[in-house]
Amino acid sequence: MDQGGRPSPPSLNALRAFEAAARHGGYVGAAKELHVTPAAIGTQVKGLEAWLGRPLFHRLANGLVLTPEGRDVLPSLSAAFDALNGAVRAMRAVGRPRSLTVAALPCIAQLWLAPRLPDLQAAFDLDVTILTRDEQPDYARDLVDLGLYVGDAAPAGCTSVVLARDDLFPVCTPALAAGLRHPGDLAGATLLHDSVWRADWPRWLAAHGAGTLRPAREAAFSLYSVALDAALAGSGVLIGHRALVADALGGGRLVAPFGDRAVAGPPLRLIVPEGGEGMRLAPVIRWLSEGGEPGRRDGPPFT
Amino acid sequence: MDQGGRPSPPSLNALRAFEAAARHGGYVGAAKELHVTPAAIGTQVKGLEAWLGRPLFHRLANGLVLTPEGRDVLPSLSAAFDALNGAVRAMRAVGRPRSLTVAALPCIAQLWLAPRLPDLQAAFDLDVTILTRDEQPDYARDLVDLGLYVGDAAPAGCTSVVLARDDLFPVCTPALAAGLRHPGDLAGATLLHDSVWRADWPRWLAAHGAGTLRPAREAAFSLYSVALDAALAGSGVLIGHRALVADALGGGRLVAPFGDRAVAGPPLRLIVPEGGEGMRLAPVIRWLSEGGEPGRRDGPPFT
DNA sequence: CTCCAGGCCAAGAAAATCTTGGCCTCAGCC
DNA sequence: GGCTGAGGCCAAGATTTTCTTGGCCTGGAG
Repeated sequence: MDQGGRPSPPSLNALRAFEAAARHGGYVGAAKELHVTPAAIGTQVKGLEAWLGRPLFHRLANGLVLTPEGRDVLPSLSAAFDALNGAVRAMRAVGRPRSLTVAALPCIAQLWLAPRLPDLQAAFDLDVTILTRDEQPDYARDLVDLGLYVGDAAPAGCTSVVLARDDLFPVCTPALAAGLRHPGDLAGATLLHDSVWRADWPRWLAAHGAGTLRPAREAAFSLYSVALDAALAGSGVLIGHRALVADALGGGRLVAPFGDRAVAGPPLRLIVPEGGEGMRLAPVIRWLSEGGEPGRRDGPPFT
Repeated sequence: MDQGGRPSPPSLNALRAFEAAARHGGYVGAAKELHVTPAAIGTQVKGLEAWLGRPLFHRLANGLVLTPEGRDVLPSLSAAFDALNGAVRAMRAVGRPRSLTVAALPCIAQLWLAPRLPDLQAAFDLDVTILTRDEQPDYARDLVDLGLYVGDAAPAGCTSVVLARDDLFPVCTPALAAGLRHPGDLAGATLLHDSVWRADWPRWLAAHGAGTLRPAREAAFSLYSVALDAALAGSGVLIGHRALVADALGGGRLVAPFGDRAVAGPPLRLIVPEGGEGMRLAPVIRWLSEGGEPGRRDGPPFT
């Protein structure tokens, strides 16, 4: 007969933390998703378990496993948070009808998207937000409209459009190129590459009969655009991604010393979350997939 | 090209505050629902509007009206929170499979439910939580399994079972009853009533030809059970609710001086939220609707 | 055998949230 | 016309929730 003792519901944040932890199978993944530390997730989950009166996870040495109770509860909880996410997404679309958020690899953002940005904004009157992230976002949960990544397939729950092949081939200044006739000549050169793409050079060399070549020097850059700057400055030979060095090649500032001897890499893809606002964004997607040329509008982009 | 500037989603609490405010058409109602002050709701809504970049409510002098944006957004948001609520409810059921939470008018809790509670708990091995509240809870949102209120109908979204008629008729100690032959004799008595049911006496008097009667004295009690105690002590004549004075009548401690001259009031109803755990609770509901006699089990109450 | 990933905990810091109390505006009503 | 009450707004400060830090513990992999 407790007068005021209402059974207060658990905090929404605790529910969200548990849901994320269960989905990721651990606190670390959940923490990353929610942009907090694993300990914070742990605290929240513990609080929820206290509210419930029984554990939701079995704590094993190497991670977490849902208890039967947790397994029973998870689906409806996940569905609810998906619905909530959808509502928030719709809300943002209502609030900023002319905004577009694109997630992309830093180098793609800088070297492929940035040059096209003015035309894109002009063509559609958009406020574009660019998120540069090394990993693809979770399109179902993050407030991201489109992704721009290289890969052989779209992540689950997304469709994709191939925007450009992304062949690999060496590029350098014309001056350096003069001394490069055969792949073997690279042994005397400085090879430039992006540190997250350290496999690029070995792949190309192996494909062109120089798998055992040990270059005179190497230089790794954590940002591809810095590596590109180095190549432009004549510091060495960069393993070029076609989509990213096209500009420099077109202007003649860089050349491909070995011509069309390329190896194919995963293409540059425009990632489109399914079930999202595909409708609203269709003209933008078309524009991008047609190469980003301005002034190609069939009608008003938004209705 | 903002590196870390992710478009952080709005806080879950802000979303909930807005949803409640929109549903109630004002901060006051929402504040009551969420057990905070209206100012807190206002702050949250303002924060959400700031995140959105546009207002969700038109502020009128006498209240709030949703803007078109707000109206667009509300349905999906409400649906999401309904889903979340359902998940929480399911969670609690998983965590405490033998618990039952009943909301009831204080007087009903005390005078009708409390006497039956031991048998109920014994019959079903339940942990019963009783919430005494003057107003019916929001069954869709509060963590309440059943309600016990008088009324002519179940609230929206609920079904109900009539547990007992709730006729009104005067009751008093046998000693006092000796002086009461006709309704008119009440003019010389002290009339007892519950302050939230101040209409009871006038209704009965009007129905029995004493509409203009002005009693010698009146006494109002904020708790019906206290009024009942007063009647038991011989302080006056209580306007009795059949469901609540049955015990005292049965024991002979009170009598009905005018016999079966009663007026019908809204019956006592057991409120059962739809779509909830009707299944799980079916045996309990049957037991209660059969008058709360113990030992009438067809099978295990929970599966 | 050592290292590492991943979880746990406690203490303190930071942030979100709530309350208070005063102000303003309007509608309804003397 | 002036009063009154409902309902919203705001700022300041208190409170509660949530997060981080840093150290500890465990079991599996190299």
